[in-house]
Amino acid sequence: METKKDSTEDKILEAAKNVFVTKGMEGARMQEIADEAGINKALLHYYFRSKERLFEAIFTGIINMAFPKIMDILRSDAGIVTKIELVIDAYIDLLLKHPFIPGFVMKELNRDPSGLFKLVVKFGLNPRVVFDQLQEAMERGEIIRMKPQHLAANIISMCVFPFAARPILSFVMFRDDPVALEAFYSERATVIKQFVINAIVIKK
Amino acid sequence: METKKDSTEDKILEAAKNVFVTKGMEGARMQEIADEAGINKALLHYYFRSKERLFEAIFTGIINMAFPKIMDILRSDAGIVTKIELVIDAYIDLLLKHPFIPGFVMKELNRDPSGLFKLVVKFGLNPRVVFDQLQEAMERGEIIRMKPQHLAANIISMCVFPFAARPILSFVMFRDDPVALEAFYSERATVIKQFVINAIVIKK
DNA sequence: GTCTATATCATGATAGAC
DNA sequence: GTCTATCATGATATAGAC
Repeated sequence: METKKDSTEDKILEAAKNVFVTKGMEGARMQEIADEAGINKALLHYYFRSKERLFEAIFTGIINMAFPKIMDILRSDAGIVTKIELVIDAYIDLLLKHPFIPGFVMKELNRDPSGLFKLVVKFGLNPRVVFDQLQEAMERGEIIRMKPQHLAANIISMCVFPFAARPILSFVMFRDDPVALEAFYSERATVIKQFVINAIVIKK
Repeated sequence: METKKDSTEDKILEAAKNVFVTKGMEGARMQEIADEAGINKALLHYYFRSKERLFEAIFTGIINMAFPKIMDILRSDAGIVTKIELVIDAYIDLLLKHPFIPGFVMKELNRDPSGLFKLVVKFGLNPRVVFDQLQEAMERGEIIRMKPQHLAANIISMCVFPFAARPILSFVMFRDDPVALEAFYSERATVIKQFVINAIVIKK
């Protein structure tokens, strides 16, 4: 069946995503969402009972986009270094396509962390799996010893933070030169992989 | 002169900081600030003409706390590796004392980046100075070659992000165990310094 | 300087016609 | 399903007494 992609509901979801993502839950206005969708406020409440519910639809949709692919890599049977490289590639690839995600997710999780609980159980996300894999690689002498939490934090930080802090980066480092900024982001995956490997891989 | 530290103005500033920092500009309510300061709303407008002005007072106060110390280190005549270590120490030290800063600053800069411009010129902040120092150390063969922007981004990311994403870290990595979380933060400076040195220092 | 009371306005939400 | 008109609430901000 040919999905009618510009049904009213889809237009609302698209508009809501844009507004929520740039303004956040508190800053977003139902009027603005309605305008951007080309309809009126009443229809928003007809499709989604409240602003809260509309927001939840957008938020979980965005999270759904980010988690599963990473999980697949972690569950594969590649070597630890390859896994790390694949995770970095997947992360940066996602962020290049949706650079707004980090700022949005962090803002909303700081506002109301309770939503995180539901998502973690929903995805059966258990970081123990990650930490154990890192620990074993350390004990095999493949990578240097450190608390797995620190290693994970280092990698995720280098991937995510430059996107979350985009305005600062853009202005302070690149004086708002968009070409230089995009070049920088496109180089991130390569740079981070090299940086991490230099830092942790034990040469035979 | 003995400064009267609990003058009404100081009580307002203290209360406003708490509320703005946890709720953000959009989420903060003047009523809540008044309650926390033990006064009424009208007095807020008497001392600071509007919510906007009160916010600006808090925001610039917080930024003032962060920038100068880092600048001093960068202008010193220590070696590049020592400078990097000192910057990491200073950053983590500041963040341990004021862990709310990153989330707050990032949230508000994403909301309205224009304020950043004034601050950058006010502090005469020129990142070129940092990048040149790194570049020269690379050419002397002290550290590996990479774009200075990437190296700076890596270091800042590892310092700041774990604080900005505190709720995620706390729940996903440490299942809300506050002892483990605090231990993690207190180890960050040491871990990051070692990680960066492994990644970039060229052994003679 | 500090208070109470009120003006003014914007927002999320609903009622009801078509 | 979609619209116009309206409500109810809660916010910033101000007036004016003390």
